[in-house]
Amino acid sequence: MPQDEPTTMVREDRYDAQRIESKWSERWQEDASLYAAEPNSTKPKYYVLEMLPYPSGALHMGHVRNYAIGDALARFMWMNGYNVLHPMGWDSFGLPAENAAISNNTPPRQWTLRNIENMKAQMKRLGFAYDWAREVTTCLPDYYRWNQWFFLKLYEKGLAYRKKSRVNWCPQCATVLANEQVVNGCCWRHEDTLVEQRELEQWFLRITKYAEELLRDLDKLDGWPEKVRTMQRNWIGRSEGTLVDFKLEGATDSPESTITVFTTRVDTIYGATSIQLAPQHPLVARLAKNNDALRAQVEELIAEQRKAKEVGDIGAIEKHGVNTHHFAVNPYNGERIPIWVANYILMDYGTGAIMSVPAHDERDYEFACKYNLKIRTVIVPRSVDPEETSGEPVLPFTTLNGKLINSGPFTGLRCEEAIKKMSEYADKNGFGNATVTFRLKDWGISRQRYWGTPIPMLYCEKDGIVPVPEKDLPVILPENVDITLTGGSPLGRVPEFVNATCPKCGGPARRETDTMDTFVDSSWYFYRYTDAHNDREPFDPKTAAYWFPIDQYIGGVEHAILHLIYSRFWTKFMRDMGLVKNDEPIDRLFTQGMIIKGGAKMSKSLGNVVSPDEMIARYGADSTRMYTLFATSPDRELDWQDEGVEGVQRFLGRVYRFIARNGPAETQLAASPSAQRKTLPVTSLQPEARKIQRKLHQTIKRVSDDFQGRWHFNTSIAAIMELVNELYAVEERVGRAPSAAEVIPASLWSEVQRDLVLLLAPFAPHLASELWEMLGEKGSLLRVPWPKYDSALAKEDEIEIPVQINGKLRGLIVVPAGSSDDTIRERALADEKIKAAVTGKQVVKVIVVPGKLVNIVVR
RNA sequence: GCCGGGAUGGCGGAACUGGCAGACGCAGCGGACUCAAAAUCCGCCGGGCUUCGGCCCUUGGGGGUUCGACUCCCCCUCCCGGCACCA
Repeated sequence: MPQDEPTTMVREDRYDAQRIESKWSERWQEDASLYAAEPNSTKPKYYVLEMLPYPSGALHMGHVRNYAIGDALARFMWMNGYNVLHPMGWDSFGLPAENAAISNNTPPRQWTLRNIENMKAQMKRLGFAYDWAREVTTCLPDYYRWNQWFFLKLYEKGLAYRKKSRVNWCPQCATVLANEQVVNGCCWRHEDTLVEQRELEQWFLRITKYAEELLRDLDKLDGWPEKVRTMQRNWIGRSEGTLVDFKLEGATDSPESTITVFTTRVDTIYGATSIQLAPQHPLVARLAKNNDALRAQVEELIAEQRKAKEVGDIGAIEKHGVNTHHFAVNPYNGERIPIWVANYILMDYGTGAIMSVPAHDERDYEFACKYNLKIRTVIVPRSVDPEETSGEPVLPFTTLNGKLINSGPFTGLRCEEAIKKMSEYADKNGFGNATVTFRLKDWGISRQRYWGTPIPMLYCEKDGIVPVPEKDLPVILPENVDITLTGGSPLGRVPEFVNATCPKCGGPARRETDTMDTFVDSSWYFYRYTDAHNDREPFDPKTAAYWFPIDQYIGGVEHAILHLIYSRFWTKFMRDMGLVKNDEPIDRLFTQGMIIKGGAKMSKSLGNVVSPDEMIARYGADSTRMYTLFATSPDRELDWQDEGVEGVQRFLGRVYRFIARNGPAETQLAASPSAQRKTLPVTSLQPEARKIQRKLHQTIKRVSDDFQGRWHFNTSIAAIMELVNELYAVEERVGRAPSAAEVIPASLWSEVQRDLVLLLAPFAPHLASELWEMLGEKGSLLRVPWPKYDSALAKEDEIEIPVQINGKLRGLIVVPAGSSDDTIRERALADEKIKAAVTGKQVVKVIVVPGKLVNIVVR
């Protein structure tokens, strides 16, 4: 019908992303084996992983960026013949589900599973190539039972223990909060409510047992960003020093009358003029027992510290202290020095007590000046004659390059030497020893929350703490639990859950009602992907040994410490129990940059949130994900611009139209597939054809190099755009495919179109698949080998060489590629423009940079 | 305060090992097609001067090394991220 013709034409000419993407989306759902990792493969393995999301309800652009990077890499590796493992899962326990339960009256499980369905559909709509058969959902019993199993193993090994400790408490929620749920000293759900400290009995994992190894092995992780390694080093906070016991003057000789201080500079101890205790130090309470005034003052110091923590700037508060009017004895020289309590001493670092050496520590100096405490110099630069010192403190306050003065038998020693000798002396005389302290603390995993893994422990009146026997796992998290913000753990109000039988004596026992921190779930989930349906063990050690370590892990830098340090700890523990062979879980780590818009992080309150669904509806999934890779390199912050997505869509349209009008007909004309792959020799090609061939091979090289090197996909995509621009230009000059056959051989047309589609496949998989089909090909693009470049074909025949005079560009000469330096020099000097510019001047020197540039130095 | 990262046209960004600064894209301007618009295709596009040959300036600021510096060295300013009274 005549009236049908125009519509048909329009459809063929238009890049209809929605049509193409829904078509391929459907086809990919039908074939589950498409992205499946092979169990017994002779190919080299490659495990690429993106951090699993929390199922909050919908993907945000940061997710899209994260997954677009991983997906491009996974597809590239598939095309390069690797056995790729590329799974996805859900970090699905956690507080938001409980919040939703309270505000919408929806059970956490239902809310979470619904969110997962929605987000999974979004991922499929975006075309990410995940092996869904290995999906891990941490809130389901088939996963969390292994959390419980691991907990029992940790308990057996003494790595899980229970102790009383100070924890964050939100009075509004009436529950404990994790450190990460405290924002500026306030509850994350009640931004005006200050978090309190409470003493509670909690379960801890002994991560500090591995502190030394966690620190040391960071040196091996050279595939990790230096930034992340530094952050972990600081977090672990190893510090070498000395413990020294000071005796309380006039007290009986008992442990209670001993004040142990930690110092990294025992060499300065002859300069100690006071002892400073943290306000929470146990001795303080005893000294203040019959002293109401002192007790009140100490309370004030504690309040000051708390306030500083709330402000988040502990260094900014003024130093403030109280004299206890008690004295301690310096074991090195018998000197009695006053004991103070000060707000700048932290109870949770070192021993909560220090010796104050004002002459050699900036903080002690500030404090001593304020309260008129004695200042005694005991370290001077090595060049100083002790007789000539003024006794004034030497700046900077502490210097390891100095030597000791006024230090009894140690006078004259160099600082490093003194530290060693004085530590040995303390050890020998029983009042101290060299030691190492860490900032890293054991990991408190108890949460007074419902939506988490139940801790598999029982409390029996007769037998005390009793672990749930392995055969009774999983301890199932009950449903239909009344979730409220008052009255402690919601599980405590479920009698069927709480009341149990002691497996030892058969008597009544009470179940632990706290649940595990969700970081437990994410500490080992990536092992589960290797064997996701195993119901006898968390995973098969042999299978894990094949896939591990993860070759490439990709995620946000916000996990640099918590998740990544817990995961490293978990792997070391599993190695020690014989479950895995690797010391570290992750070989290479990549942290992508944040997405911002209009100079600020996307947030609801700023109203600058860009929704992936909206972008997909407007521009398609291919354009949306490709834009996240094109806008900037993946490690940098990305400033979102909708117009940029439109630009990518425009480009994909150009590719579509080029192949639509040159491709299908041409493929029919061309010879067999194998003949198409045969690269034409340079000599048989006309210049226009040679131009295309050269540009093609240069592009393949640039894209391949970016994948194998620095991951600057923005330049890879720019290179593909250049290729397409070149194709358009050539087409403009010589015409379309069939009619241009005399200039551009059919096989070259075919080669360039095939390779163009393959280059696009990791970035825009839907369109690439459609074009592949339009070229008459069948089967998944992932099974097609990545195009190879030929450096001989990529080479330029002629090169332009800029000619400078005194470093300023003054001309351009064109020479055959590979010309000798002498030829280039002659040609440069013979150039008319250059001759004119040089006339009347003396040529001092001619520098020829081979193949690059000529610089003529004149006077 | 300490440790990272960064600053390049109107905008996002290229320039990988010291060698033509501004690739690629966006926005803008002009042209073609159209009755018109959209879409598409082609061209121009850092600033200033110009006798239209060119010339000068320009990669946050100042100095240096070099035949030559966005790139290396020293000093300074601002922005982002992390840590922060760690004894």
